Amino acid sequence: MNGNKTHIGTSPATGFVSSYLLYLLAAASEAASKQFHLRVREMGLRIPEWRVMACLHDQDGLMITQLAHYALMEQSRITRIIDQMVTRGLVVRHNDTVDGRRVRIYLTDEGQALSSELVKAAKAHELQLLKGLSSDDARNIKPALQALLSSLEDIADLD
Amino acid sequence: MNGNKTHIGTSPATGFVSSYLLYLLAAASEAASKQFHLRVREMGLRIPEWRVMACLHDQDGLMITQLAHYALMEQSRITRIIDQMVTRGLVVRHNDTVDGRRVRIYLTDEGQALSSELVKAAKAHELQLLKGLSSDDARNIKPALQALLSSLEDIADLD
DNA sequence: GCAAACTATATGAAAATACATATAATCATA
DNA sequence: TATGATTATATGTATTTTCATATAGTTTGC
Repeated sequence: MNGNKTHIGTSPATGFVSSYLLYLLAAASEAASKQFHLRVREMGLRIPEWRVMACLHDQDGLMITQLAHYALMEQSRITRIIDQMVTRGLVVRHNDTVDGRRVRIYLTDEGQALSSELVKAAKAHELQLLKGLSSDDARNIKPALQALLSSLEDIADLD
Repeated sequence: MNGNKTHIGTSPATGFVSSYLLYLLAAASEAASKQFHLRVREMGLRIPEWRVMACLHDQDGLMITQLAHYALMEQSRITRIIDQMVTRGLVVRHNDTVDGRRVRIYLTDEGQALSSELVKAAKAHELQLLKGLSSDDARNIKPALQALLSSLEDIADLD
């Protein structure tokens, strides 16, 4: 109601940072996730747990290493997150039958239910985000991000 | 040379996650930053320190709270990062003359030198990233991210 | 079938981060 | 000008995250 509260813009209006690609990516990622992440926490999950759930929703029975890769986290961190999720009854560990080193993670019934619900909410939220953009921007943003990602994967494959 | 090493894609090829906007944003942000962040650490800085330096490069003398906002970090974290940067001689704290609660942060000469060098490197790296994209994607990506950001700021202003 | 190299996961310990709250300065106003 | 509300920063503490490395299973080459 009042305009008193000093409004601090997202970044200094002018200067390097505010139009720096890596800043825009980080800021957009954070800002866009903010509302949905609130929702995730309301459902009693932490963000890393939600990421694991989303991956398992797509493909149940992933290995620790694969989860680390897909969920953009370090292996030892995934191991501990899985520990907690097992305790909470969201997932179970099973040893791979052919390679005893591998541990495959499966959603429990409760985990399935929760992940389905959250994925549904995530899709709805994504639509909301895209509706806030011009049709041009809405059309362009994902392809641009995917192009950036794939150009970087190419580089990573050069080893 | 060999194709033996199992190639793990960035995310399950199919399914929800791999084309989910929030995933693409987080993954693109992480992947795009990766190389440059290596460089930052080679220069002896941690990533949060670099972010602070970049903000101060744009606008020296920012307050703790402003730094937290611009550098996408929590206030108490900024306070401790500044502690370390002061110890390292990269910045100094000065009390604001008109409002004694405020603490303004200024780059030292060493901090200025380092931030200039890193900003130059960041700009060069950004050009490299954009060169890896089609001209369409390169042209579209920043406006799309900025549009997303500003659409979200509008929402945040509704309180 | 054994040793060495490799891969997958787990774990110990240090460091970073978040969350709640303390401290201190300013502001509004009666 | 005292009081309560507000703002800016700092700090205590618990939790999370990282980093290095341990453990255990597998593969390769002899």
